[in-house]
Amino acid sequence: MVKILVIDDEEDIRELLKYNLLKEGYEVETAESGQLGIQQMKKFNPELIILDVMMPGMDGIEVCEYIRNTSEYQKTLICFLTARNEDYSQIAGLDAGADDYVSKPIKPKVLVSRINALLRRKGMLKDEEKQDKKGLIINREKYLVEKGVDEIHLPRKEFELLALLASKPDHVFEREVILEKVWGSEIVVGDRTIDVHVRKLREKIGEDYIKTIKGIGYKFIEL
Amino acid sequence: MVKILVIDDEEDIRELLKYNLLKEGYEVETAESGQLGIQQMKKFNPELIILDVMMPGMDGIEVCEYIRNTSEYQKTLICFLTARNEDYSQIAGLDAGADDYVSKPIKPKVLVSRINALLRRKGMLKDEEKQDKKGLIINREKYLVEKGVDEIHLPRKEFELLALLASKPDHVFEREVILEKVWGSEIVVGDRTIDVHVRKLREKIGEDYIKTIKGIGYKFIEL
DNA sequence: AAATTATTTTAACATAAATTTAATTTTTTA
DNA sequence: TAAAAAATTAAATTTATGTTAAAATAATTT
Repeated sequence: MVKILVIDDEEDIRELLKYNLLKEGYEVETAESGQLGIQQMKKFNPELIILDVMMPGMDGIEVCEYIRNTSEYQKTLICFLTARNEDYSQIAGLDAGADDYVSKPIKPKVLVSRINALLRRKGMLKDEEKQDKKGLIINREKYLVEKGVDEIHLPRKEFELLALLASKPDHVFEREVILEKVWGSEIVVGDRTIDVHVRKLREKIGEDYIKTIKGIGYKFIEL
Repeated sequence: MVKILVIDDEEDIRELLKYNLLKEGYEVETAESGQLGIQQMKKFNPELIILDVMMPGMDGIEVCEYIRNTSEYQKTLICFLTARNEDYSQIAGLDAGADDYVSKPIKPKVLVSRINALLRRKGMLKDEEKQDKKGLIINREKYLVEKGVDEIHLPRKEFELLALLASKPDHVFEREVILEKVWGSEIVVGDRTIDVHVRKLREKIGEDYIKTIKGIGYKFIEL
């Protein structure tokens, strides 16, 4: 598992990054200053360090230089966090030996994809490591859903509903469309029927796969 | 790197595709029959398979069905190669679970752009470089607005209002027209309702997209 | 066929989100 | 600078969906 150390003096940023990187399957530790970060690095031995440039005390550039001059950690990847348009820092940072930088304000998705890309570029990511665990496989043959090693058996309506939603991830299916496709155009069922099925599905496959778009319908999202 | 497997019995076609896809930066392997293709798939584990429909022995449809019923490979993308005007195959192919098809004779440029588009659609293509763009994309299918890499979820009225304004950038929509189009002609709501929605929109997408034309209405401007 | 079990639907109520109103302030323009 | 229009805010209201349990079907088993 790839280990990442986040060094930033702002608690909010540390938490934001930690949350998003954990979700992505990385092992994450944080430190709130340059000095503490270096100590932490020696214990934790991360593959990648995300480093705020501007910090009180020892700033990011100094930390970076220290790391680059310490032979055991020379190969550790460093990604800087810079204030927007702080061109000087960007250049100084890359000069000091950073491998990439991301500017604030941080958009989690951007950051995560930059980190992924960096690790991939440097060959530290085996594609399988990123893959497993969460994705669902809809197995129509056996009429069940595979979630990792688990096989979840679903009754017909629930299965059809999930299969429909999952057939186009992120696409919003309107309630009417769902009714038509899963129940058939003639059959008229009460207002709450879909919701109840959604509830059961969420119980069985996990709460986060099916998202409600209020006033419109539902969509399936890949995790 | 995205891996593509080409299954076709004609050597010329295999070479043509391989050459063009390699040039595009994909990792490409080929197989000359359905059976061999399936073996190859298990070893190579491609993200996308380009599959000739008409082949001696196991044809494309059969291969496709096999893949779709093999849970580990369910998510592998499949693009059919069909003879021109072979409407039946197209339908049968998409039915069997193909994600796209391209008809022969093959124009390399068309094929490559279809493949790119398909992979992009399915999110298998890296778009690391598209950071920080200002333009908004109103995505009705997903019922959200894309601003650069951010996805902004909007409730119905806000979405419809934005969609209306953005449908004709720079065009001034009068308050009455907005009411009619977004709220419907009968429904009467108070005077300030639109303003409140505009406020929320500006908060979510940015202050500068919607401009007030006092005494008249609002317009959407592209940034 | 009756009994049992699983699935689907309904119905009643709760909750949360979306929408609207209302009161107030700010901006624009005549 | 006064009047009109729009912005802003929070609170009130409405609506859609969530939730639960029980009732109605349907499918199996005995």
